[in-house]
Amino acid sequence: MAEKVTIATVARHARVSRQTVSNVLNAPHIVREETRQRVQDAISLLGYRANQAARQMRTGRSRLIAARIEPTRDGINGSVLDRFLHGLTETADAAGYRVLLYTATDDEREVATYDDLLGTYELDAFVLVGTKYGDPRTAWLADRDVPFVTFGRPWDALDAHPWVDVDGAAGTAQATRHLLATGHRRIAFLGWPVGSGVGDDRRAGWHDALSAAGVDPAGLHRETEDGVAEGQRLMRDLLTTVAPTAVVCASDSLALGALQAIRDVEPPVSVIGFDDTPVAAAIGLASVSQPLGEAAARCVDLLTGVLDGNHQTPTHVLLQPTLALRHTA
Amino acid sequence: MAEKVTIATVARHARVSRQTVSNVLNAPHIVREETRQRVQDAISLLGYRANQAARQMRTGRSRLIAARIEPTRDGINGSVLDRFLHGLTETADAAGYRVLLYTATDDEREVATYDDLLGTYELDAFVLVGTKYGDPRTAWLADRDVPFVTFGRPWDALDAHPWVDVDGAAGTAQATRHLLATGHRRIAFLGWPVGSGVGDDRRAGWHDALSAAGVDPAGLHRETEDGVAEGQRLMRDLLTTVAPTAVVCASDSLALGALQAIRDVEPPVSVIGFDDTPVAAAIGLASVSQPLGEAAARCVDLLTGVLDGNHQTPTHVLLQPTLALRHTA
DNA sequence: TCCAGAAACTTGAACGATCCAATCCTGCCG
DNA sequence: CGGCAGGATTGGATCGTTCAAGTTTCTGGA
Repeated sequence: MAEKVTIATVARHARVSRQTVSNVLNAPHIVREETRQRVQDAISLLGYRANQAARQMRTGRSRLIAARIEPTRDGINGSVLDRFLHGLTETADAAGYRVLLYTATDDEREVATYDDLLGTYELDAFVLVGTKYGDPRTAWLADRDVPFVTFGRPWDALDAHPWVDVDGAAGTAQATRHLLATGHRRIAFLGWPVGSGVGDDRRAGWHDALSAAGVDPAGLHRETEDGVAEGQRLMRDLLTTVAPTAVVCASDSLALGALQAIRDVEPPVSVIGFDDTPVAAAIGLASVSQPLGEAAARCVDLLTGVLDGNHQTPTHVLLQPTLALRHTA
Repeated sequence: MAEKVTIATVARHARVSRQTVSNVLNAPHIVREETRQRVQDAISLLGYRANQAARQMRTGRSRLIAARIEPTRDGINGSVLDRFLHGLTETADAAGYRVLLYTATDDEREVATYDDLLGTYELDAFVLVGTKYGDPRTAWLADRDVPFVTFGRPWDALDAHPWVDVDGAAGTAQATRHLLATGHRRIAFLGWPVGSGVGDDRRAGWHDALSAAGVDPAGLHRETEDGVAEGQRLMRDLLTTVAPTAVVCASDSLALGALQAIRDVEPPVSVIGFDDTPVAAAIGLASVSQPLGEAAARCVDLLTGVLDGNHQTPTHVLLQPTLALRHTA
């Protein structure tokens, strides 16, 4: 077992001082090219890797980003987080950061966890997924000047902090326009109760697209909590009242329920979901697809911008979703 | 902004030395109760938290466990990883460890990532999900005496390293027995090609349960790569050849395909999937459910056992799945 | 009362990196 | 050819903790 390779080992090997090795790593421009090369050679020869703990102790920065992993809420939409996390890990890696997971059962405990993570691990930043109106977590973090980004707009105060989001309204509008283009007129919407920012946004896209095409959206929408059973129930209701020929849904769960409700209806009713979950892909459900990898990448961009002191970087990013067309549309 | 609270601050406040504070934290039994209490009071009063970087530099242990997050392979089964990770984070947390994510596109890069993670972050252990025959990753880790646990048996050498797994054969056997008990005799099996440990195991459970009941399993099974379309194709084939009245599947993806194939068949064919993914719950598909939270917890148990030097702890854990009965069964 | 031995506590050093201030070159100009 | 500016390089101090070794305090038996 070879003994541990430290900066001193490299320095000795390249016949320079520790500081010069450190400079090669952290400020290459102040080292003469020839020396730099010699040090680099020694580094790769010895397989040297800077010890993160030692570096952190001196600089106070851990190069660690925290992300919460949730207890698979609804279930069907769980994979959204999954894919987002994967993108986050990948991009963070490229930027020299690592992703640390944490959980918390409620907001209060979550804030206590922040305190712990910051105190013991000196985390550099947080990524929050899905914030609510007047979220205590963002307030806490902002109070303490802890860098953080949310995936999801703070609907009450758009300039409160950096965020990345996907334009849900644009997604449902695109879905609606597609249905209009294929000849549908009575296009319904299955969504969430008024008051959730995300839900209202998605409904607005459908509403405006219909209006723009000269169709009156009145009476063509239903609201409920998310879930397959709920979607099925509301779709049955729609069928017996307004008899739509197509429906746009705020989630794949609702869309799945809708699909079950229309199973034997002739002529077939078109259905478009939201999130393009694996389930949608598996059963051929058309769905609005969020660019999750891209969203994760932009989160990391914003964070590194803040961490490296580039305050001129834009602090809000709104991404456009795409429509994954499958046979249900 | 109050200045940083270190072990020295606490020591001064409790009128003891740094080392005594350290002992209160790491070896409470060698400190007099009265002193211990005084130090504890100072700690909570000042809100002191041991700096992980400094501790790590001295001890060489990071209290960090690495887990890989995969790029949502098939998709439908992706949420398994999701739930496992959540459990892992929760249990690790309770044991004083944190979970760090990493990705890698192929095995070679993954091993390089190990090297990096170990070198710069001094990770304490790895959790691998799903290993293959002669996996290069486990060999690499074992060579270097890096503690690790796999979720999934090493089918070629059961004693090679600590592992946690779910008894897939028991799961399919249970599913098969349930179908037998409800009067089915021609119970088919949709599985994966011979040669994958997991797939062979799940098929064996079905095979043995049928044989034990005096039913000849010959000709009643089909093999293919995982996927909804494949499941549908093979189920159609089964229907036209052996006309089973029920089918047990090696995954929910296959089961979903089977469901589509039997949509209009009368009398209805019973279907049972595997993994109890959110999709199964959503559409009412009966499925064998893996205790993922429990599995994650046992992984952490095994790791902490190794890390804390308790070599007498069992190094293999085989958990029993349960059958989630829904209307397709 | 005294002393040995154990228990409780204290002190200095070290982990491996970066920061700071001081020193050493090197080339260039007068 | 000496001096000087400027950048390249060096050694020492430091971050917060734990280890190893030393010192003081306590306990109980003669």
